Amino acid sequence: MPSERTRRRIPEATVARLPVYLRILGELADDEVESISSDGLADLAGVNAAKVRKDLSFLGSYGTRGVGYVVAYLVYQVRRELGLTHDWPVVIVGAGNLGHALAGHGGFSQRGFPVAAVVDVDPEKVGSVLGGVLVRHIDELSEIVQSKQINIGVVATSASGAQDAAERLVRAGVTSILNFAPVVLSVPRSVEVRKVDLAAELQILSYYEHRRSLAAHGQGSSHSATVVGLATDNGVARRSANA
Amino acid sequence: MPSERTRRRIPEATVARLPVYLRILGELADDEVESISSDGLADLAGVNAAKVRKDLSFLGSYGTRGVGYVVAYLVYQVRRELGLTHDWPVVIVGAGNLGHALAGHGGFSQRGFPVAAVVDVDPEKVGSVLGGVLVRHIDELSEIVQSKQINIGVVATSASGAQDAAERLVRAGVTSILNFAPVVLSVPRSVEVRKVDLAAELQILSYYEHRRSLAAHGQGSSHSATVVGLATDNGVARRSANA
DNA sequence: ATGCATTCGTGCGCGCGTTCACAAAGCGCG
DNA sequence: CGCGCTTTGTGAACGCGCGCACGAATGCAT
Ligand SMILES: NC(=O)c1ccc[n+]([C@@H]2O[C@H](COP(=O)([O-])OP(=O)(O)OC[C@H]3O[C@@H](n4cnc5c(N)ncnc54)[C@H](O)[C@@H]3O)[C@@H](O)[C@H]2O)c1
Ligand SMILES: NC(=O)c1ccc[n+]([C@@H]2O[C@H](COP(=O)([O-])OP(=O)(O)OC[C@H]3O[C@@H](n4cnc5c(N)ncnc54)[C@H](O)[C@@H]3O)[C@@H](O)[C@H]2O)c1
Repeated sequence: MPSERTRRRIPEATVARLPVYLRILGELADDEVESISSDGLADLAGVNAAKVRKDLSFLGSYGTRGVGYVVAYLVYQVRRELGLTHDWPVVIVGAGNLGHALAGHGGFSQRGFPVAAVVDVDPEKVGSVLGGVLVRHIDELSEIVQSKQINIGVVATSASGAQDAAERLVRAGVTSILNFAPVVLSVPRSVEVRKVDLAAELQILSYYEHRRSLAAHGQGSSHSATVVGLATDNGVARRSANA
Repeated sequence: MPSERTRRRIPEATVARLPVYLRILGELADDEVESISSDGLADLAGVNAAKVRKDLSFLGSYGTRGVGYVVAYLVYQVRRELGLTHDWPVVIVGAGNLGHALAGHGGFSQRGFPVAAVVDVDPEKVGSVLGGVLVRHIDELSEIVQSKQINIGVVATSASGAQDAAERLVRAGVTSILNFAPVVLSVPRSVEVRKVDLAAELQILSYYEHRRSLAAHGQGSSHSATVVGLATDNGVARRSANA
């Protein structure tokens, strides 16, 4: 079996789903489920079964026809592909409201992303302890990133400080950034940025709410007008897993 | 001019970008910039200019050839399309770490999403005040949602409580949910759900970091191997706006 | 008034991602 | 040992969204 000849690129959309599969597989493993079909996994993940199979096929042929996927083995393969064979320490920039919640959240280290450091520009914040981590001054960022081998930075500053924070992270050697500030960061192309914009998410929901209310008393369609009571027509996800 | 005949559906990808445009347009308005070209807006939003024009064209023809878009007018149109002509009160379920940060965050009311209520199942949490809002017991959810005309709910409970929280929200009459728990919520198709999964975001970054490290010493490509120092080759976003 | 520069609006081709559908492959039972 | 049942892996069709490229419209200078 050739274990290490695979250097195909995985579609972005698939990469974005792998963490979802991984989490579900982890839960199955905890429940001592030994194998799972693409159908079962699709149900639990709320996606199409063919998509699951195609997604997983990018990693290799790790299923068994007529049976399904061995959970433990698949967990290993997905983790390997995502680069989760070792921890990725992260540094949080901005010890405000959000930085506090993030640092205090155990889920990160649990999933392989220990908060190795928190920095802030405000001398008032420096010296306090968030989630067991001492807040240090942002001027020490480079030293911290270098010595702790940090590749991933989290921007949790105010909007006005975000670009500065990003530039400092890049200068310190960070190559991936998760940005919570409602700002489009300008960084070298070689740096990967992902953003989480809560206000934008709410506005997207607002769009659909608005649209719904237009449809309700407007002209066009149709049935399902003012069904506010609970309609239990689940489209997805009744639990199922073959043992 | 026909103002209200437009019932075309806007592509999901476009809807997701409108909030970004809106934020930038708001900043331009604050800076008293009166008009902006698709090129300028594209720069600031970090996207292609044609995309900006196409996105905006779904709202109608609100630009002026040879000139650009009048900022104030465009703000109005985007807000109208997103349903932001009135506030959308939200209820937060889960008064933990995250619920605390969310409730204490002024940015939401500022953008039209006032935190009208916070509820929790834990009697210990009930009665405390988060961001000026009294935490109430989740059993009061229906009454709260009805009386305050709430359509949008935020799930900020532990993973184990998320499905229960979602079901209670739906039963109370909420039709849009923003979910922070790492769980695939099962709700009626008529309910719109968006999720924010921080661990997944980090894992996606991990994938690209991992890939990068493989490329660096592996076989394939190429230049840009271990360029850790800052390369100032910004692909995007030098400020520009025509006045 | 005419021409020139600018910028919008959009038709069109292309590439990516989703989904269907089916052949290949393994399992278990008789 | 073969047959039928199950489920994977993937070829192929489809649809959506992206971005180029260009015509149309507008403003401004002369
Ligand atoms: N709190 C939330 O729940 C929430 C929700 C959505 C979005 N956000 C966004 O997350 C960001 C942080 O929110 P918050 O509530 O924590 O804000 P905050 O004001 O409480 O904290 C910001 C922190 O960043 C620090 N800071 C500012 N500029 C800096 C810089 N250049 N370098 C280093 N540190 C710097 C400040 O000293 C402060 O401690 C904001 O952009 C906000 O829009 C927060
Ligand atoms: N804190 C963070 O920065 C952070 C980051 C990423 C993701 N998350 C996710 O957000 C969620 C909340 O995180 P947290 O740190 O606030 O957790 P937490 O444990 O501090 O708070 C959870 C709260 O939800 C309440 N709760 C539980 N079940 C409930 C139910 N059925 N109905 C109503 N309330 C219920 C609990 O009483 C508790 O107060 C978790 O799923 C976590 O994975 C949090």
